[in-house]
Amino acid sequence: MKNDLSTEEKIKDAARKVFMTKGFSGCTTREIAKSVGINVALLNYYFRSKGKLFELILEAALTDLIDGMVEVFHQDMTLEDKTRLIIDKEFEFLKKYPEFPLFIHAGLNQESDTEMDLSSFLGRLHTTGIFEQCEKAQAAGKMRKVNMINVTLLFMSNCHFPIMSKKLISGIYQISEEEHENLLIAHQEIVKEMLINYLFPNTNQHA
Amino acid sequence: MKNDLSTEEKIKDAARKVFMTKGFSGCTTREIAKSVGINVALLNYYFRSKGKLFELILEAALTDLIDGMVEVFHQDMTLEDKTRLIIDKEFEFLKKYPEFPLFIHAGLNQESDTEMDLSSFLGRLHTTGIFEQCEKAQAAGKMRKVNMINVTLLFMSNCHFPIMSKKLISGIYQISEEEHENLLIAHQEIVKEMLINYLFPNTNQHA
DNA sequence: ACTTATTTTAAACACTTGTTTAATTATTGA
DNA sequence: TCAATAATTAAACAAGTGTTTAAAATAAGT
Repeated sequence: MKNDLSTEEKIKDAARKVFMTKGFSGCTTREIAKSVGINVALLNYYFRSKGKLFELILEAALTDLIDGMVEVFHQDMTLEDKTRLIIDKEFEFLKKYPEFPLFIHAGLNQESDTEMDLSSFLGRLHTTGIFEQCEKAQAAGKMRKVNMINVTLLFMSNCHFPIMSKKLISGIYQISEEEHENLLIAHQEIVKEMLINYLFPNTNQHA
Repeated sequence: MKNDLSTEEKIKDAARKVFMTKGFSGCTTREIAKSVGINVALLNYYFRSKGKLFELILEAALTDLIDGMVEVFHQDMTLEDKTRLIIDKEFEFLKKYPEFPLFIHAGLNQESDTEMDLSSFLGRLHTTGIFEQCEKAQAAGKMRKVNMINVTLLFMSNCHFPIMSKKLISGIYQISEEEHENLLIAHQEIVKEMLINYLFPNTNQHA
């Protein structure tokens, strides 16, 4: 257990890629091992089982998800600017890793046994002071009085779903890969304006 | 091949239930057969293979999805009323079948080989005249000029995602089943007001 | 009744699955 | 250098997979 992370990290990278695109039960340990160029046994030498490896990947993905929010929330900005920034960052990130949202949700639904603990994330969000900032804005009448969980839901719905619904949308409307990309670019602006208009109704004059 | 649909239909019902909760590769043909009380061979006697059965279920689910929209679009109502109605109907339906959205998206992503044809649905939507109604409203300045695909995305994002993200949201915010239900009830109204305010900005005085 | 067709089953097949065991190769530490 | 530890592999294991075959039970047709 020296710092020869090379192989261990390579396995995690490959596992992430395979798990994201195919899901837990949609792939095999041999498939992951092969894509690293190693034996199946070695995979179980580093991580104890397929399930344990999956949990690791899923947990890392969830951490990344929260990290992105925390980073923005922690900055010194108005809520409107934070809104814009977080939507832009989320779209940018998700365009790079389109399988991410579906992986997380399917992953959380898959493991009925292990019931991953997500409680730690709430604390991290609290430390950013975002909740207080919203409370203040709401008290001052600058922000619509909406439960913070609903706010979270609004953001995630409008950022994550457009990415994960690519096959459905482009299938129904018969549009090409390129057209879908343009669709997302337009949608990003729509979402920004809609959410800002809704959450901060006072300052709704858009030049 | 008489009209003794009993067994065939029972298999489809069971398959739908199992596929929805566990996904294609997350379940076995024996599991489905067992839940019907029949042999595995009989399942392949009616449907040729696991994959063929899955396609059937997925296609039926997609048809249901479009059917719901078509039914509302076809009615004689203002766009605002259609908006309200479709959101209410969608939330009502999805609360009954919470696995539905995740199943569809995961299902569409699973089968890279068969590439299900979704083109027929566009025609069905066109026959409702909803696109013309929107065009007219947009020309009259009553509706915001937004591409119809973006409109679709807005609706689906804000209806489907809140349901499919149950585990993630209630995990992060540490809320109970009951609290999550109340969250959804509140969210339904939020989504209605937000979308109407955004799409029909003129009539945004809410009593 | 009895022949034919349909529905259902038990058993087997060939293959894949996650995991383990024991042996081999590389790396380290003194 | 050489023993001890770590990394890696080939092979096997037992269980589970989708699918098929051939036989049995049931229903239908005449």
